[in-house]
Amino acid sequence: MPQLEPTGGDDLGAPDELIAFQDEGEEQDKGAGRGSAHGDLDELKSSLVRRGRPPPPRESFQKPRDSLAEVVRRQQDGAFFKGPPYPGYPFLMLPELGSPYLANGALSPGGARTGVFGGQGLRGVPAGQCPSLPQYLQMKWPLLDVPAGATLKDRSSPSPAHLSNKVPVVQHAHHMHPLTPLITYSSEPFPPGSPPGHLSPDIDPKTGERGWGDTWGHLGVQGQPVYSIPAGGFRHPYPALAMNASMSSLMSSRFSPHVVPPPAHGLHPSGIPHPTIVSPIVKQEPPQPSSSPKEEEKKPHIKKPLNAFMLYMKEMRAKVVAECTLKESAAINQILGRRWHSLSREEQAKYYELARKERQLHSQLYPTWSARDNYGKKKKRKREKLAQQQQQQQQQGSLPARSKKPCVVSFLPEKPCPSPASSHGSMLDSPATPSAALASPAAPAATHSEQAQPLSLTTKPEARAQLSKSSSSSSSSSSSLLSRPVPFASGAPSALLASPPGAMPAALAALQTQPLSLVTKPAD
DNA sequence: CTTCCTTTGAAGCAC
DNA sequence: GTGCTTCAAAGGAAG
Repeated sequence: MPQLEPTGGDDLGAPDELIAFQDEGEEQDKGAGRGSAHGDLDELKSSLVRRGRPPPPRESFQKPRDSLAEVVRRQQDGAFFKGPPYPGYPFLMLPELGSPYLANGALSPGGARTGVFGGQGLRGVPAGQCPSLPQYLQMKWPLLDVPAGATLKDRSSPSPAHLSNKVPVVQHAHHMHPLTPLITYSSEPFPPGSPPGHLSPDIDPKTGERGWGDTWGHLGVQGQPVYSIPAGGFRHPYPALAMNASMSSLMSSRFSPHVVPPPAHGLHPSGIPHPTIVSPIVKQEPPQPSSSPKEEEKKPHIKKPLNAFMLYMKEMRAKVVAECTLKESAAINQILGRRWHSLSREEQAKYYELARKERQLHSQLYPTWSARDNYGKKKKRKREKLAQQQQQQQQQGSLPARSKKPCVVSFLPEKPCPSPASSHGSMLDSPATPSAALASPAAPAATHSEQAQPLSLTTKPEARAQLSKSSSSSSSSSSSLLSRPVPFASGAPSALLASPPGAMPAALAALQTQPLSLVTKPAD
């Protein structure tokens, strides 16, 4: 497998990820991943219908969050906010961007939506807060803004569409990557070693050297994006989201005082706010009713930095959601997974780079943190129990039945993937070389195999793990057997049909018992 | 209320 | 080194 990634050494992605990269010569539609998802969505929606869950009415997206919208509107009208309280303050700190790492619920403008650790936050957001379709446009605007009525808390919304129609949106500096608005971390609580807010952000209180400023400097203050999020700002994991100075003129008059904690102390000379700038403001917030001494003593849950795909999902999810009424994350993720594979190498590289920076910054902020720390934070699944059941059933000569939900059978698309994947004729026609075919994204390949094989079966992770064992997959991830961009694998499903086993067509039911046969490779 | 689903990738752990 | 597991986001569904 040729290593297509030339940026030596940087963990831009796992080597096997490169398999998915588009062949250089295969021009991807720039709309890859951004194009219409109608093909996928139609399939998924129809599958959902078959599952007996009609998609929510479109009107749900149009329901405004009245109070918030009103606040924002009034702010924009100057009722609440007359100009930048801190001239030149170039950052947008979205308080409710809820840090997965620190998840400081106190920042939430809405109060106690999430409590101290607001992490999983969106669950409380009613469907009506979903922006309407026009709000999700091309994400070429890294500028974040306070949208009228929509998305102060819509952390997932990827698009500058968040930018209110009322608010002029200025495209970021031309050569700034759309995925690279500056972002900073909150410091509440800030890890040891981080300079307190009263200190110069440039000086590390411990070493006397440039502290975070140096960090930011080397990360990107000097022309290189410091810390990036996808354009338009999917909710950033860190509580404070800063935008670089190029946005300041736009942001300055649009910030809500609730949204933008005024820097009690100066800005970093670079224009990047020290994370602790947020802290005093945060401390001035009304005490969270949920914050008990116990919770305060709790060690903050520092979440894992998002990987490239997660970043991509956060950026694109809202767009997919907006393109149809489909909101079920599982289905959306399937679409996004397929889109991900259909992205060009360059487009994926954006996210790998973004993820790399995220990890880098995360490691700098939390040098002692380890992913291990979060092990067990989520409820441990009863995999052992399931595995035992599977083994028992396997011994009985059949695949394990889903313990809880019906099997998810993925129909391969009757039509190619929308947008980027739909322009993959070259793959089907004549891949220049086998390696070129291997280098192609999975979606085209999947489409290829889809045409040859009408059905694929998506099994539960446990089952996939079993498949992985028996198939000697080169992937390091057990979950990737069927979904990895192995060009000849069945690829990501385009439609999801989860039927009760009893309602499943006999052919599908039969397929369930033949999992490996569904992941096939063409004869060499 | 909790867990699952579903995706990919990173990291940790066991062997 | 390999392979498996867990977690990261998301929100509806199911238990």
